[in-house]
Amino acid sequence: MITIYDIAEKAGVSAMTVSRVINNTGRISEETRKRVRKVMEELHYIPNALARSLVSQKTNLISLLITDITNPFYTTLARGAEDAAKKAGYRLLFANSDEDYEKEKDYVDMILSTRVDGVLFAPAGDHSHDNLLQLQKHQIPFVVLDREIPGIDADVVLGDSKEGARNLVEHLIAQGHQRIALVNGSQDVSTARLRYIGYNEALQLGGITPDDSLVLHLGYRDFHDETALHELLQLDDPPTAIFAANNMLAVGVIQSLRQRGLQVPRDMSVVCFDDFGPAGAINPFLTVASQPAYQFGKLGMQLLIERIEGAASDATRRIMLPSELIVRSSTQPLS
Amino acid sequence: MITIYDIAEKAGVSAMTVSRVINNTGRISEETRKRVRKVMEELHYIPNALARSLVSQKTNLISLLITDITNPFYTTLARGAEDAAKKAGYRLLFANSDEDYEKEKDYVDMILSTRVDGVLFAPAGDHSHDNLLQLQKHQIPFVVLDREIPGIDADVVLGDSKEGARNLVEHLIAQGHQRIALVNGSQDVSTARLRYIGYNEALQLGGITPDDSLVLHLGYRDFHDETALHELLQLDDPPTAIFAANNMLAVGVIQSLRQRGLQVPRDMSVVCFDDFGPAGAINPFLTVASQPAYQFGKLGMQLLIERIEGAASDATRRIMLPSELIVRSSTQPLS
DNA sequence: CTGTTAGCGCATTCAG
DNA sequence: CTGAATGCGCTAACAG
Repeated sequence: MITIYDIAEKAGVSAMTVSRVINNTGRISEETRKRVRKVMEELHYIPNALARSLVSQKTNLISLLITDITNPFYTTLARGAEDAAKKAGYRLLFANSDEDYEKEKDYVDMILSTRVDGVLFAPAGDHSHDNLLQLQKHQIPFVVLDREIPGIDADVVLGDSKEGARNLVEHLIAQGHQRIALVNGSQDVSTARLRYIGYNEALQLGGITPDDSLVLHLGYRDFHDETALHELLQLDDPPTAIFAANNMLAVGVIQSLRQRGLQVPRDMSVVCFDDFGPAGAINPFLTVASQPAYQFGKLGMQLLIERIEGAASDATRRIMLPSELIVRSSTQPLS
Repeated sequence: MITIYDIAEKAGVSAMTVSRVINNTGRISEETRKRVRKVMEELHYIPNALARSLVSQKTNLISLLITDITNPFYTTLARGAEDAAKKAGYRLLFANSDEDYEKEKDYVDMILSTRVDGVLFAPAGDHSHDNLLQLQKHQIPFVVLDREIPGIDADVVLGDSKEGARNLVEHLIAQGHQRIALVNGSQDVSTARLRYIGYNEALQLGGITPDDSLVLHLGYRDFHDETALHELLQLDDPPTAIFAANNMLAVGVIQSLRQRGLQVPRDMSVVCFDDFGPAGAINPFLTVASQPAYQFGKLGMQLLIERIEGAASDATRRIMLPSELIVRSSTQPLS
């Protein structure tokens, strides 16, 4: 491995001079600067970021922790985060918690030992509290994405889950649906709680009495257990429409319905939170509340970098991004 | 920041002893081991991976370079890579080249200075040659994914593009289509060349004379210019079916057709390479040649880790993964 | 079983 | 404008 000492020797200067040339710091005569540069190229010198970080106490690394890299919402978010990071000279250390607190904890430990400059943290849920606290204890700046964690005061970028849910359910009500089921994420997650509230609000505004036998509390990726859906369909007064609290649940619901020989929207109307990325465009089908995922990542990263670089005031910031109702063809008026 | 010296002092031992406790190396009396452990916990000590890497010359970091994080094929691949990496104790440094050689080069420079242990490299295309060479020159182990680069001898995990393409086109021919267009990626990319070959082979096997006016050479993400499609449709003898060389192109094609008031499959049959991840399941629509994306990532990572850890022989390995024809409803027999 | 010395590659002092 | 000494946090090699 080529070091600054190799360069220094061959260029007939001290290592310090080489360091200064690399960092464009201090005053160096144009002549030696050129000579040093030339030697660096000849020897294909590449600065060792490790050594540099060890002394500067700065890695230019930011950890992006998300819960599901398979979900288009998070990949689009990751894209926004990466673009913003690259622009500011940071690289992304990637981690995928799988909605699993233990895995999340493992990654937090790794993050801590890696000495990243900050963390963009999409938490698995309320229990992420301890993991976030761990970061705080070690003074690692972070920004929370998508899900608010009770008891954690930090910069946060959120979607308006309540309103998005309301819009979706109101759309169903406007089509005449009265028996509307909610297939929800875990109550351990703020967005799931808010979508539940929005759902109830819309019902009440529509003069419909909420019926908790129509509400399933699963997890955002847990549509394996189809018996839950089975029970819904076996009710005396079964739903005519289903609101899935995110895109993955909608996939599960629709597949299950299909296995039972039921078609969307003919036999059941379905809407959901979050769109499907590029795939959503090819066969406009599901009516969704689409969130600006790219902005989640981009804005979150900007907030984080401001924190890291000390450009932010002490007060934490809370950004709430609206969702957009995109009406397609997965619902049908009740005749 | 807490260091081993803080621990050493408080535990009344030398720093070296602490280091040995951390690494479970050398012989330490159970008693001191416990004492040291206790102090570490009290002080919330976390080893500094930077310092450790600087001396061990090992970062336990692997860079994953892909061309499009928005494409479900690559996110699923990333998932496979991440799972395999985590299992072996490596973390992922993430990079997205956007099919852009310059961006790719930027990231290679970053990769080099970060001293990652290896790179999982999904190249933008043939011109990635120089970037790969750069890695070779600096002795960074890497595995090439998805696209073969002429002149680069390395472990590689590929899909069978030729056969996949042939299957798709044969499917169309079986339905009576004779005028079959190919909307292809750049000829700079091995998979695009092979899909073109497979397409031609299927035509010839079907007794159809290839007609290059039916072939569009774009880029895998470049379906902005719809005039190209316009020309196809204006031909004296226009196509009745389109083979899009990847999923993103299929999205563009279908959107363009729709803007022109043409429906799939009624007015035009469409098939493509690569599926759409979870979204592909919700409304089975596009007939595709689906590749085992997760396996690409997982196997690639395994090969890479073997290389890094010296468990691989010198000979480079070449893994070819088959694709699966999934017939859905985006094609229709020619009446 | 434990400690001392030296050095990984670089940048921050402080002197010239 | 340039250089020498020192240390970032840790571990390999050698001593004891």
